[in-house]
Amino acid sequence: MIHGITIGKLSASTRVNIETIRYYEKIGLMRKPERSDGGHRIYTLSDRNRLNFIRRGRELGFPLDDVRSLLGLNDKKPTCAEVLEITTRHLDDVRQRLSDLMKLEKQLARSAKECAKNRTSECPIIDVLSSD
Amino acid sequence: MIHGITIGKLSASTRVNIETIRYYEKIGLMRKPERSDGGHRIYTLSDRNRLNFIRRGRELGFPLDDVRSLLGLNDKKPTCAEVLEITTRHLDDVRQRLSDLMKLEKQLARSAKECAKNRTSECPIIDVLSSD
DNA sequence: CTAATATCTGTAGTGACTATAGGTTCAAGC
DNA sequence: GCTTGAACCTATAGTCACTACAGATATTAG
Repeated sequence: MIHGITIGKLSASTRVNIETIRYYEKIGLMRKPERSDGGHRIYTLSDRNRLNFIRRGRELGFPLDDVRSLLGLNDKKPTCAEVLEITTRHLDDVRQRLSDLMKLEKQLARSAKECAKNRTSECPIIDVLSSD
Repeated sequence: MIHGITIGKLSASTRVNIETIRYYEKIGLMRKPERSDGGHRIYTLSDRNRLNFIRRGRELGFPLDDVRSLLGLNDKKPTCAEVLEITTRHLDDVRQRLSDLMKLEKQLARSAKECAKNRTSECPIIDVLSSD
């Protein structure tokens, strides 16, 4: 027990929710840790590194399946080329969403402006939604 | 049956999936339509207008709960001020996501660039994910 | 030893659908 | 009228990445 970390400490030191850690274990992203006599999970520093890796991947918006690949859990450790491929694909996806959101922002901003200056008559936003 | 529309026609004319239409009915966004003798749903033009309204709302990224409010299903028909409030809140949300995604895009683009020019050594993306 | 805190398991809920299985009805052609 | 194929029906489970809860047990501080 010299290096044992409880799930609470692990959670606090990685900023990953306790429930999320258990969820990662269930779906095989985190290995099953040893247990105390009473059944509590005991983690190692290596577990903490892995969890931090996962967290950073998620912060960069990689889906868990990509994180799995990046961790080398699907087959083998990915080559640099494979990592680049996963990243590029993800980047394309992010850019697509970005472009969609920008269009959305424009439309909404225009509608809101219309609505703000036109307080008397029928609501222009409702009109937009109702019109064919 | 002069004006009856089957769910298939409704789906085709609104570009909303058949399953989605039935789902909207289940959660109370669409009213329960009449049925043919055999139990098939029969819709009216008014149903089509409502469904189009919902679709446009969704295209503008409003969550279904907002759409519900905009349709006046929660209490009464919303006033123009209330519509503006919902829209403004949603717009804030969109802008937040936009800003998050832009940060993300920057980071990913930088990583990918690093990786592309540095094909020989250890993968820089993996390094980023692994480093503390 | 007790009380407070931490952890355990298992299940259900989130949002907005989508997919599937296994059955019934409808419309068109003969 | 009959057949065939398309369209439709219900009900359930799956998606993604968690989050929340209930009810029980373990650990730790004083």
